[in-house]
Amino acid sequence: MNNALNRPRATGRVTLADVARLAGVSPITVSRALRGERAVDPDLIARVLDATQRLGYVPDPAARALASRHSAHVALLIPMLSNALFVDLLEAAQRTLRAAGYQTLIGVTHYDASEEEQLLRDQLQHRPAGLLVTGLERSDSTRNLIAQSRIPCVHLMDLADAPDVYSVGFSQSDAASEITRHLLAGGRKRIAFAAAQLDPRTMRRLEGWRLAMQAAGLYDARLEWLNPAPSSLELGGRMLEQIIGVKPTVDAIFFCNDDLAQGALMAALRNKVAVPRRVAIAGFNDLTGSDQMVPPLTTVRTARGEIGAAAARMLIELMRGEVPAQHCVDVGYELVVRGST
Amino acid sequence: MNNALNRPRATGRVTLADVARLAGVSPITVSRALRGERAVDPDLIARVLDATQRLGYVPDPAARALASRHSAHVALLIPMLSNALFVDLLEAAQRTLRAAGYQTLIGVTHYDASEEEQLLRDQLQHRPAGLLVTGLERSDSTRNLIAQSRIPCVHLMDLADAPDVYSVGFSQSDAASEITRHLLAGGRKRIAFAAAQLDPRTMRRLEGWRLAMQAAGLYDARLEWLNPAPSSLELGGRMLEQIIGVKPTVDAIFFCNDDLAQGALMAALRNKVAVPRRVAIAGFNDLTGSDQMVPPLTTVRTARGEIGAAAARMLIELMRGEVPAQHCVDVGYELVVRGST
DNA sequence: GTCTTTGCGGATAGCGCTATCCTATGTCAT
DNA sequence: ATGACATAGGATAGCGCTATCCGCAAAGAC
Repeated sequence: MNNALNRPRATGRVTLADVARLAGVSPITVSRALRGERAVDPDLIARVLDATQRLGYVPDPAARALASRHSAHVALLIPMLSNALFVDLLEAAQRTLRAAGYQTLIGVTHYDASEEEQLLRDQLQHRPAGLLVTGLERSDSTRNLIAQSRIPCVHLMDLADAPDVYSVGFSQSDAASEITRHLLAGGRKRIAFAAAQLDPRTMRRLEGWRLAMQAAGLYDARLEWLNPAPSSLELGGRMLEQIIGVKPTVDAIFFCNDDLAQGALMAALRNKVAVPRRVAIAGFNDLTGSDQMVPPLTTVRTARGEIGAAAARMLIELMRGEVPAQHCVDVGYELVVRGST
Repeated sequence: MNNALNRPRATGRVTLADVARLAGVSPITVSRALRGERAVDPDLIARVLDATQRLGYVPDPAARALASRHSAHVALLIPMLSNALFVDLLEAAQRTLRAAGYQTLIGVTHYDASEEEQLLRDQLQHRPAGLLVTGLERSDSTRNLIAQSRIPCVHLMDLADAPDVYSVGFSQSDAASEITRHLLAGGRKRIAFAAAQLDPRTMRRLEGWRLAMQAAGLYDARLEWLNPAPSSLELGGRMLEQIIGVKPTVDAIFFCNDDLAQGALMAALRNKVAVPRRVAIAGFNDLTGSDQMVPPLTTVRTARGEIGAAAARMLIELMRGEVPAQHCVDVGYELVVRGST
């Protein structure tokens, strides 16, 4: 039981008061000058900045948080780190936030609503200045936590229609419809939809596939292959084998993500299933390696870096008390046609 | 310029004083009871815990940090998030730290010494209770920052020999030697070493390959293919094409990581290069998908999750002022022989 | 029986900032 | 002139905790 007691005192810290003394002004003026809060005489600002520089003063985030009741933290909740999609999201958001002076607190929910809530509770203790959360669906209690915290929040990946909800993403459904139409345009008739994880975005892609198939008069519920297990290359391979085993007439498979599709392509190679001649394969997200597959994978490129960056920018505006130009930013998507279709 | 001013006051926060009042003790006793600091009468502890529960009291990390001069943050520096290796490290470390009440601050250095230093400076502002850094090599100024901060620090991935340096990892060199010997045992003579990024761990793998080749009397500097560009599947493919184009007698390639090796396998498929008959391919790390390749990739499985968890556990001990059983934890590695060799 | 020593609860005084109120100066309209 | 009103610097009072010193009681030393 000698936790912090035996650690050395942090000594010689330069404080606001030191800067104020050197600049010949009061501490509160230094505080205001450094934060750009209220109007401060340009001469005084210059003196403060000079003193800050000379002393190597660095503000203490803990003291700031305690006094202002808001830290410079931003809490970010994402479902998985094993999915490169979210890693890209994270990296872009973190880079943008850091440039604006915010520290990111990362929480990985593992697609679990109660884990999400617990993570959020932990993060809210730190009184973050802003929240970035993935998707729109969550438990009522988590939603309440967010609302009651009165902390600015931006939703990633999906587009919200409510005017008081900020979001940056794209239409999962439209993107799925478009790649399905691409398969239809290639003359495919029995296009299976294969999905794992079955998170909300996957289900919205399913919806997009359904709409396109129904519009073509080719919808058949038996073409839906939904597996709640986590996505993996290996599962994609198994699903391919299962689908063409059970339904040999299937002439195309739209996998809800590139992990599954890449695994399917590898399984096709192993099983000597000709792609795209025998069956066309399409994925979603254009992850690393999809362009290196044999054959290269047709997929939908999603601007996840842009989503992370744009959401961070929007959040920064909100944290500054500004009103963003739009509540809902659609970054779009891009069909990438390669050899697998 | 109306940053925090127009945001609502955080109201109705339950404080230590509230708990103290309800429990009928002084605030400092509550503080000690909750932290397990000093000896407190068991009856009082029970009353404090009860009051805490009833009021839903949650300590304020900012106030704690300000008063104690140590936050519950742990700074984690890793080179890249696009490499699944570090993502696994991060996730395991974060999980372990979170369970012990610590929040992780993540910094991505992009293998850049000055970026690492800047990230560390930013993170040190938050007065983290501990540091987790990747590898042992870094700039002198960064090393000084760490030393002068007097904050406990554990090094990931590599093994340190100095007794005052804490580290968790494995011998990159030994692992590389072992997989090279596996290739030699398969009758391969002209085994190329192909690497990208050229970070310190890569160079240590090069060393391991050299030692094994020299021991076999087969070392030839022209078998070293070092490319400073970042690793990618695509680069691995290009390197394969280059190596067998320039040196047709090469009968095996040991890639410094699985990304390159996977790319090489895909390129071999495209170019109809028979693996392993014409050329054996080996990788390093056993990343996702390596077992799904055609043929499956021989590689070295590294216990990165265990490294993250063990390092976090060691750091937790250090942060508590305890002395870990060992300074240097070797988690080992495992040769995984698959079809590509 | 006096003099340490130890155990444990509390009072006090900050940690390093910022919110808030106050005051001294202009600046303008009437 | 003379208020009404904005502008900008400063004094004051915390934010919610913990480090540190105090003091009292019980235990041990000789």
